Amino acid sequence: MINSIETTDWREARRRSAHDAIIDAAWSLVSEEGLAGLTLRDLAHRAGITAPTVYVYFDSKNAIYDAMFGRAATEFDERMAEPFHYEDPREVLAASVRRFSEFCTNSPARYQLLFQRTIPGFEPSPESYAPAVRALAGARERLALNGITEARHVDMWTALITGLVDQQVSNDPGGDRWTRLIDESVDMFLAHCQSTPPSRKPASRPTRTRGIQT
Amino acid sequence: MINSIETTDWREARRRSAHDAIIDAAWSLVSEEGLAGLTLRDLAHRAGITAPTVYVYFDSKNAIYDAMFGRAATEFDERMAEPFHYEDPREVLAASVRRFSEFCTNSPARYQLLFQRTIPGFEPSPESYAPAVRALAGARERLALNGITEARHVDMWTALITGLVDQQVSNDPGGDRWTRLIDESVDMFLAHCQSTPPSRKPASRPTRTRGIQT
DNA sequence: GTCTATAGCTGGATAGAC
DNA sequence: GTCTATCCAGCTATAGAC
Repeated sequence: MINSIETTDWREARRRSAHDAIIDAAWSLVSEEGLAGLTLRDLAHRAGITAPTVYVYFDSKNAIYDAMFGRAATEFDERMAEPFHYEDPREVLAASVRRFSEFCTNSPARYQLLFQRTIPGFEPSPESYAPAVRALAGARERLALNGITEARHVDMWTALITGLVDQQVSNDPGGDRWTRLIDESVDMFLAHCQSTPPSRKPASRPTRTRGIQT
Repeated sequence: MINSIETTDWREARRRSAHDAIIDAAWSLVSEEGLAGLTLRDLAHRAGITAPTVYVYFDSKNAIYDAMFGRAATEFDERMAEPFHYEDPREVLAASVRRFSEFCTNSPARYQLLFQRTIPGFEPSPESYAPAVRALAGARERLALNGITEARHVDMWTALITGLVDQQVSNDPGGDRWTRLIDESVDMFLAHCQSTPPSRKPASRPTRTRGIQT
């Protein structure tokens, strides 16, 4: 069995590329038809294969959603981890929100899958979710650099930012009706937190969350 | 044709009650199975009839969603229009948010239908939507009583409040992780608006919105 | 690995007897 | 108005030839 390892790698690479090509086709399709409009027939057709062949690479439709989620979460992590070219922590924080908002508005379907969980029976696997956790850690870091560490302030931040982005994506896609309020909202939030004396209250109990927290 | 008017009214009343009974069953069902889990067969079974009979009262499944939306919007309007027993406009505003949050957390399915628009082909008719418009006017009034009239501040308010409620409903149903932040958030918002000099910028252009604005 | 063919199911909606 | 029976479309998923 000469070159067994290389052969295995080769096959693995081919398999991966076919795998990726199907996910490419899936994203291409949902960006046109919406997340709920994904069917295996259409997906296979766009990928240049037939529906049963999809099952060679994925066990189920949810496995496809999971792979889509994984790619989106990786994109999210990578985008948010790119350096911010500011010195001022406040500028960095505001820029991160603008970047987050841009990421979401760029692809409503991706936003829907990552942050809204509207697919009935689907929950992402821990592996697919992992990159999102890393991205969340970055957000907490940027808050901490602005002196925000209390759990209740982090929760307020989450609500404020997701509220802005959700209104933007849902009610003015392609516009800037809410994104242009980002800087003012960040100022409001920081002014409030800095004027509030740190409490000694116990930290917020952890609760199960749906979607990626920001 | 003696008593023709009474007879017509009688039939109309019977028809309406059957109509309402089906919507009762529909809400009962979606509160258990989720909004997407509504099927005509299940609905008919719960209402004690068969699926074809549903079509005597509704033209299509979306017509059922529309009637459900209409009832929910009326409930929303009536609840928010109840008097607030406070003098201070700030207290009234905060109470309205608590009431709004309570209304949403009381029935996640209702929240989903009214404010999230997750049903693929469904958009509410103007008639069903009308009560929601009235409720929105009340919200604007309560903001105006606090000196908030600028369009950008109203948009910030919308984002802030829907963000809090959405996080609560989505990530801590039954708890108070975000609702307990309402008063602090209202304070933050009012302090910000009152410290901001009124601008002379043109009002935000109207854009098509999805879901009910608050 | 890829195909054709099809199973098996569930959904909305309709026809027509009563 | 209500039923039984059925249509028709769409979906995921599998069987088996090549």
